[in-house]
Amino acid sequence: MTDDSTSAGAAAQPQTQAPRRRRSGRRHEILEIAGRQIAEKGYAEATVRDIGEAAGILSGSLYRHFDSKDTILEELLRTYLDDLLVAYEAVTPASEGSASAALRKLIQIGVRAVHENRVEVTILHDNYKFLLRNPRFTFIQAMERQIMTYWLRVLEEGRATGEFSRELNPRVASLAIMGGIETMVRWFDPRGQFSHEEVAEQYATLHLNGLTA
Amino acid sequence: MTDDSTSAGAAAQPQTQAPRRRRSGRRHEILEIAGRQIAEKGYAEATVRDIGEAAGILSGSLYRHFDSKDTILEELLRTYLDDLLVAYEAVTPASEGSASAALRKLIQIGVRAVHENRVEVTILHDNYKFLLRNPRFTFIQAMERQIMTYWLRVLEEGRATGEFSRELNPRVASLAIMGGIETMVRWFDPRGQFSHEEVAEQYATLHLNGLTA
DNA sequence: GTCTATACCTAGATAGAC
DNA sequence: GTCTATCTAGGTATAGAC
Repeated sequence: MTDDSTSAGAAAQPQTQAPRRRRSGRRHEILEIAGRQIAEKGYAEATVRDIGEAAGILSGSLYRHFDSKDTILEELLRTYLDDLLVAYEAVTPASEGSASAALRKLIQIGVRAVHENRVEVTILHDNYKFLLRNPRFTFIQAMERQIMTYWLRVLEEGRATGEFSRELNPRVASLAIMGGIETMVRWFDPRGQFSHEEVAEQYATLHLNGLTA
Repeated sequence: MTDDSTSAGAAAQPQTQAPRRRRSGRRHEILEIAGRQIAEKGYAEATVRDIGEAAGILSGSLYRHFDSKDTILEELLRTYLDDLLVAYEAVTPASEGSASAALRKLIQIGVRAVHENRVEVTILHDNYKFLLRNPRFTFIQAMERQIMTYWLRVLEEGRATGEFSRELNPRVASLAIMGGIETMVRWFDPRGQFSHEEVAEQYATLHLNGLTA
C-alpha cells in the first residue's frame, strides 16, 4: 500500500532522520531515469527491465528502491501535479487586474508546464485511460478537477463583468483551450521555430481575442 | 501486408464476387464489438479473450476472421481515417466564400467525427504513442499530415487576404484548435448540456473571433 | 544495494477435433 | 466457424547469496 502517512507520530522521530523528501540521491536519480523511459515508450511498454538497464542495474534491484512499478509512476505524477496546483492556485484570484490578464497567466502556466515538465505531461497524456481506470491513480482526477475550478473561476468572472462573450460557456471554452495546450506535448519542439514563451503568447492572443466580446 | 490494391485488374472479375466491402456480416459485427472493447479498455488492456467473450466466441475463434489483433485495429482505423479525409478534402477549396466559412466547416467536421466515430477517435487518441511507434501504423501519420495540409491551406489563405490576424502562425493556431477538438473525446457527452452541433458552434465562435484581426 | 535465478502469470497465437 | 487444449514469449515481482 506504500502508505507514507506519519501514523506512528512525529514526536518519536529521532534526530537526523528526515522523514520525507529523503532525496536519497540514488532513488531520485532512478525516478528521473524511469520517467524518461516511461515518457519515451509508454508506461506498459517501458518494462522494469528497460528501466533497470537505463539505470545500470538489473530489474530485480529496482525493488530495493520501490515497492512496484506503479509506485514509481505514482511518485512521478504526484510530485508534478502538486507543483502544478500550487502554480495555478497563485494566479486564480485575478484580483490584480482583468480576467484577461488572469487567463493569460493560466495559459502561460499550462504551456510552461508542457515545456518544463515534459516527461510528466507526456506520461499523463499518453497513459490517461490507464490512469483513470486504475484506482491507485484516482488522485489525478481529483487534482485535475481542482485545476478546472481555477480556470472556471477566471472565465466566469470575465463573463460576469462582460469582459468575455456571453455566448461562450466557460466550461466548454476552458476545455477547448486546455485541450489545445495539452496536445502540445505531441508537437512542441523547444528548438523549433517558436519558444514556449512565443507559443504561449500566440495561444493567449488567439483565445483572448476569441473570448472578448 | 493487407495490400488491397486491385492489381489483378477489374476486367477479369467474375459475376457475384464482390472483391471489396465484402461485409461478411459476422466479420463486420466482430469488428464493431472489438472496437468498443478497445475504446473502452485501451488496446493493450482489451485482450483477445475479452473481444472473443464480447462476441460470444472463444479467443482462438477470432483468428478465423482476422490474422492478428493488430489487423483488427488497422482495419478499424483505416476505414475511419479514409472517410475523415474525404470529408475534409471536400471543404478545403474554401472557394465558395471566406476563409472563415471554411474554417467553420473544418471545425464542424472535426467535432462531428468525435461524436459519430467516437470509438475510432477514442482509440486513436488513447493509443497514439503506441500507434506512432509501431511501423504497421505509420499510415496514420501520413493521413494526419494530409489533414493538416487542409487546415493550413484555409488558415494561410485567411492570413493572406487579411481576414485572419498576421500575428498568428497558421500551424500553431491549427494545432491549438485541433487539439481542443480531439480532447473532446475525454469529456463530451451527447446527452449532456450541449449537443455536438452546439459545441461545434461554440468552438467556431471562439476561434473565428480569435483569428479575425 | 546489486546480482543470480526463478516463480508466477497472462498475453497473443496455433493445431486439430468437431 | 467454433471449441479444446496448449505453446511460447515476455511481463512483474521475489528469495537469497554476495
